[in-house]
Amino acid sequence: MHSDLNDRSKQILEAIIEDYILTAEPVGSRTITRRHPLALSPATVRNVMSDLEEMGYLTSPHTSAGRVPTDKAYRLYVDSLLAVRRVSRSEREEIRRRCSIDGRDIGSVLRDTSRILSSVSHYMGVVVAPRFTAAILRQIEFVKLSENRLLVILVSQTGSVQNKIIESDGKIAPADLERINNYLNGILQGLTIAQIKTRLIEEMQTEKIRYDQLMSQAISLSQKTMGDSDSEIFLEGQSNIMELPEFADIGRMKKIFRTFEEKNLLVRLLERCMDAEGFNIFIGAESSLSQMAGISVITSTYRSGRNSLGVLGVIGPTRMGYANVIPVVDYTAKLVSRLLDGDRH
Amino acid sequence: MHSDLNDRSKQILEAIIEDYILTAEPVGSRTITRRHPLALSPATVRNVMSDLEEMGYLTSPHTSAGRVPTDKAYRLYVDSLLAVRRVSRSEREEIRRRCSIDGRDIGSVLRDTSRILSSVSHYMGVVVAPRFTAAILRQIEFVKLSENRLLVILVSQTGSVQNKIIESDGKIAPADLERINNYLNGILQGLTIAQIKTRLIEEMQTEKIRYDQLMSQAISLSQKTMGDSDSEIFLEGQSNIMELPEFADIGRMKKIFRTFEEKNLLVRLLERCMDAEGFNIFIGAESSLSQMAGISVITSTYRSGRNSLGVLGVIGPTRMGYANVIPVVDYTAKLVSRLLDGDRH
DNA sequence: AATAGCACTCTCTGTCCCGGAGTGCTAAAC
DNA sequence: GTTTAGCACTCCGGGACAGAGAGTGCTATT
Repeated sequence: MHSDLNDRSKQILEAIIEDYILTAEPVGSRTITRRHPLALSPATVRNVMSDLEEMGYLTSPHTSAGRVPTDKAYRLYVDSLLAVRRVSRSEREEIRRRCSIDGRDIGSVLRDTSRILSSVSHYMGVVVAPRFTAAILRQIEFVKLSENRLLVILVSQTGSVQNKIIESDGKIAPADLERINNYLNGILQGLTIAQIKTRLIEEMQTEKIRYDQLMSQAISLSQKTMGDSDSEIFLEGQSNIMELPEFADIGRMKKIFRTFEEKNLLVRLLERCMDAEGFNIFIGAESSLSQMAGISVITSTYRSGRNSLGVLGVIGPTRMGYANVIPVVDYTAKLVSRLLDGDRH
Repeated sequence: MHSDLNDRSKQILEAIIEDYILTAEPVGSRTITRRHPLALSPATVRNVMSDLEEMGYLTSPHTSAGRVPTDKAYRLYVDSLLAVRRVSRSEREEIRRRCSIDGRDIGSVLRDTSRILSSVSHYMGVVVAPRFTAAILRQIEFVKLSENRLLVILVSQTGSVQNKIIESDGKIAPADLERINNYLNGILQGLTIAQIKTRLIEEMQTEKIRYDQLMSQAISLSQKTMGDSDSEIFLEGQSNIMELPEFADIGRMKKIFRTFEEKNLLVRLLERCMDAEGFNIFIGAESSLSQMAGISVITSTYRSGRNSLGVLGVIGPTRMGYANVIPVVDYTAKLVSRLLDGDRH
């Protein structure tokens, strides 16, 4: 679809994009000929640039400034121009070194992953924790906190833990609690949370339950705990993007921070990537969110075996170092997958 | 110690501070006489201001600007000038409405508390979660995740849950895990994590343990899990402070965000407040942290019965609406205390 | 088709100037 | 002796303006 460009135009466009990624300043015809060995005069380049502008790959902020790539240009760039680099040894080592699961909980592993992504890429790192509703239950456990308060702990197969405090009306004897725990583990283990919800409804209608007050209490308690909850999201390295010249404008920055404070917008955007096989790139307003103008997101899913657990990635300006960031995201996703999957080396 | 000021000077200083809090602009002698019913001429006020400057309560950014309160002035203000307002009905209602514990975990309750603090105060809200090492253990539970991976869950009396994944060398049969759980709960329940650490060392030296391989394994496993961990901290509403004119300078803002990204600095600062009975106020560089120049922190502890659990508060510019924020922080702290303490209405 | 030349456009920077707000001092008033 | 009015002075901020620099588009030439 983009093949309406001849080779030379592509080369020039690529040069412009790479220059702009480096400098963040509108690039002019002179600059291109100086910095790239194209064997063309500025005038020629100018003609090509003019064409590219007409086709929507470039814009100029004003008449006598250089030109700036549009989202469309970046899209072409990542789709067909870009030569993805392998992730460098030193990066690989830093990522490995800081990724470990022993003695920590899933949450902090993911948060750290986000930190790593941000510090390696110099943009923002983001990790969306696995949706708990898709998780397979390994264990459920009620713990009595006080007369009218219970704590329920849900453990998933991958080691995610979710806990909730619920207020119970009646008092429950420790022995009964034990029975409830056993009973629920018996019928719920191995199901996903989503399955559990329907299972609880079925269970409630069996004969056994109707006549056993305790069991019915067990069911109703656990129903309380199965409410949806937003996916957790770890967004780190926000100060990194303050370094970028394109966000030096204070108003611009405010808007971005406001956007990212509203986490669930981001969650929704990222969860759209869950189904994609490999990595996924949003460029600027492509995501049909006006707030994302000027911002690109590179994501990849991390998975356990066959099914995706969650999404991680890097958020930066559209003028992002794609060639470096893409492999980093990819590598990190694979590493996290392996980590969560039990690290069977 | 501050009584080296006569009444009139105090009144004028107060007027200046309140004006500055409102406008964020250096206040001049004219402005004061216009906006405050002091029955004094600008010239008189000027003389007083000159004195106040000499005493270190005011500075002027340059010769012909108005004057700006110093940290010392704010200190005097909050210590003796300020008439703390009661928290307004509408604020009280908003806080109550959004504070609930049923069906949630401690973490998200505290995170929300931080959000509430930020949205009510229009500054940043901050909540430090209870130190887990000070918590009393209610239950410890090992769950097997895979051949070489265990999940350990620690539940405190107040309902905080901490979990860690640990890699185990040997394989452990489910029945053995059960025994380990029972054994550990038997000897550790009711102790604080700190006490547990020493207890584990003692236990390791008893006869019984030396000869029971399983129990010794139990001990060594649980020692693995008792490593220190940083207190969690919830900092919300960062975009609020971007609205403030004093942080319109991009460099200034960067520094602040960098400071707060480094969470443990903040934790250390806030934990210093743990021992204080009521609320606590840091003004600017008082905290002996140069990064905190221009920033004030109002904190209060939340507690269960007699002992402090954690700290919460509001972070804003030194030019903060102390009169409104102090009661809000105070009220919120009390509410959270009650909430965590089992809400025995 | 590619290039050199040229006139034109637009931004950015520095300088100058002026008005406004505020101060400090001195002398007069209470 | 305190308070006030008057006045000269200082400093910032904004507007006007000119010149430099970078870049463009067009046209004529190779």
